[in-house]
Amino acid sequence: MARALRADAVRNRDKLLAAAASEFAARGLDAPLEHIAKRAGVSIGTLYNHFPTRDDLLDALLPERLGPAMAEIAAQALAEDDPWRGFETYLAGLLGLQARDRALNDAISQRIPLSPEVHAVCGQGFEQALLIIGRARDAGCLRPDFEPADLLSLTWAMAAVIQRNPQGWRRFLDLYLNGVRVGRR
Amino acid sequence: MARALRADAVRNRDKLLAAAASEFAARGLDAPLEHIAKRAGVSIGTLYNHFPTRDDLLDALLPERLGPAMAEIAAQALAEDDPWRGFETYLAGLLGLQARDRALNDAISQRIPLSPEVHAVCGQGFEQALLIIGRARDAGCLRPDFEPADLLSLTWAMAAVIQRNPQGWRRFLDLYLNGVRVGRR
DNA sequence: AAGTAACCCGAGGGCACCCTCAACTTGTGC
DNA sequence: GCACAAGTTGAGGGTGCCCTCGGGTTACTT
Repeated sequence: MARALRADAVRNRDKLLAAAASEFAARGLDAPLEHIAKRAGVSIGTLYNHFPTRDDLLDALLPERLGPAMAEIAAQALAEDDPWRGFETYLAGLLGLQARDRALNDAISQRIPLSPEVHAVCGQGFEQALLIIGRARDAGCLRPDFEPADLLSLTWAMAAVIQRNPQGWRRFLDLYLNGVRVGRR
Repeated sequence: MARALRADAVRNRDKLLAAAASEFAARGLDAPLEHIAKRAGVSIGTLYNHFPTRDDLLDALLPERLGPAMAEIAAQALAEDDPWRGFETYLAGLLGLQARDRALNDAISQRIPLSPEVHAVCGQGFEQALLIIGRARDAGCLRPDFEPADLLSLTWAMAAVIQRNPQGWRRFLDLYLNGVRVGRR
């Protein structure tokens, strides 16, 4: 077990995490590390002391933001009685997450190579999506050929739309859902 | 009127344009100019001699590739008797263009700020799209609320899909078209 | 064949970002 | 309060890309 951090080190670590969160949210997961250090009021060397690689920083930030958020969305979707509404809810939630903050957008749409840790968290979210997709498909309200890969494409596509028109994804999702639904035009 | 170029200058200009075309096609419109000079077998200074800015290079390249291609696609689409098939044909053609080469993908989806020249060419293509959209809408086979802006979003979305899965756009387009169509499920 | 304008070259300065390390400062345990 | 480990610092070297400019080369003219 690692020795406890010194008091000032804890402070700096926290400041770095806070700065990184807002910088990533604003500029994306490839935001310059030097900006983060500056925003934290700390030298670049200190940043590298605490987080030797960019992935270390991401690992400290993303899982605890992504995991609960995705779980919550899946839970909401599964709480819907109607499988189709559940599916709708899931997508609106996921894409809403992407739209809310550029860091999540980059992570969910994998715009950037992710560390195993973050990848694992995304994988868990994906597992839950399988349930929701399966339920809607089995109920006959989602195209039987709808595959998880389609969901992946959708996150890529929406990541791009969101970047140029942060509100535009809702309209796009409406059209897409309409194409993916069975019956009840 | 500018004086005629010297023979070696013409040769170099041509080599530069050829190199730029393949480099842009492979790496996108923000490919390093130094790579282009190297590929052309010419010094970076010579590149800047002929094309003082990146836009000058793009202006010499894109309009003559983009203009005819987009016109051709629109013509094909309008040649279809069935307005819906025309609309389908148009989108398949446009997105196929994006998928064919990264330079066109970047230009059509405007991943990068474009010069007025290139922008004008894209605008012309857009005009033709209006006809095809209007025809399909008036015939009642395209959602009446489908707007040109939806087409723009689609090019953004597809640009992203194409970058990660060059074939994936066809599947995505199928789903999308299904959502945008009226009647005939 | 010589003179000249046109053209080519590439070293180099600027910038943004990456990352390291040796010298300094500060918290902590005795 | 002292000593030392723990932590901080920022200058600086590396890389990749941008763009310029002064000196060398080459095609055209006569």
